[in-house]
Amino acid sequence: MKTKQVTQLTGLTKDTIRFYEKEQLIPPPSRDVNGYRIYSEKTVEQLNMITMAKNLGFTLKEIKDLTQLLGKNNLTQQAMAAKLIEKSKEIDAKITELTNIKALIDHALKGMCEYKDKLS
Amino acid sequence: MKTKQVTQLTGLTKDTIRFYEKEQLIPPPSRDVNGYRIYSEKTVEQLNMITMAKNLGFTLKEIKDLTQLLGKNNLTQQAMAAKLIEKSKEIDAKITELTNIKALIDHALKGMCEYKDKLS
DNA sequence: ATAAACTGTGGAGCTTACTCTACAGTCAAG
DNA sequence: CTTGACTGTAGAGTAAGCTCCACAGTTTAT
Repeated sequence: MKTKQVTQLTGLTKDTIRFYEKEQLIPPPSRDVNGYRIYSEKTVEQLNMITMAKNLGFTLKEIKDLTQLLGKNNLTQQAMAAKLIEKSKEIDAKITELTNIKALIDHALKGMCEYKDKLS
Repeated sequence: MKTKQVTQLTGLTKDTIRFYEKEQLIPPPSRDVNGYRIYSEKTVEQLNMITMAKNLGFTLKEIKDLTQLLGKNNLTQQAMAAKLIEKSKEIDAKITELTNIKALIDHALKGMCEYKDKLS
């Protein structure tokens, strides 16, 4: 598929997609005879993962490193395992912190009379 | 306490702390007779919360809005409840996404022989 | 009493992550 | 066959979030 459709499927602008290509967060797409970029559905999935990870506070560099780790086997198994374990722990820590912040918010809500009516 | 001690307790630089003051993420501290800033322990806690929230992908603006919501009662109860519920749901979504990413990583780890030995 | 450390201000500069501009080729519809 | 939507490239500009600099007053230790 071409750029336009990818922008519609991902909510990203063409500039952002091109930027991610330049920064090697996604593989360079194949090209049509006219030079137009042709994207695979896999790339669309990758772009959506990038968006998710960004919302969770990962930088583009971290995302790049992590996806390369998950996708390739050019590291020793030990090195890769170590990095993945590190990331896994980071994520656990984030989940814990989010849970704490949510508790704060929910506590504030509990103190308000409308609480029980609005919480879905 | 003075700036130096706050930098040690929070891991933030004096510049960052001053920046947060300028951006009104923390209240302007009281001043000593010589003009030096005197911070309360509450502000130190606030700074640590800011750091946490930043790690979780919240922007400074979102953090500012959220802390003002939690700290003040200048909104109608309904408006405040609505915003807090919205934030609470956003956080739930983040937790879900983090859990998904962690599952990916842990799955990759499970496929590796060293997995059982290294996972704490 | 003087050097070293700390604090203040204002403003410039930097990095990340886009976002936009300018200009040109391509393609589909009327 | 031309008009408008789409695509391409290169490079400049922008916003957020710091980070650093220059210069000046204060305080502490020796």
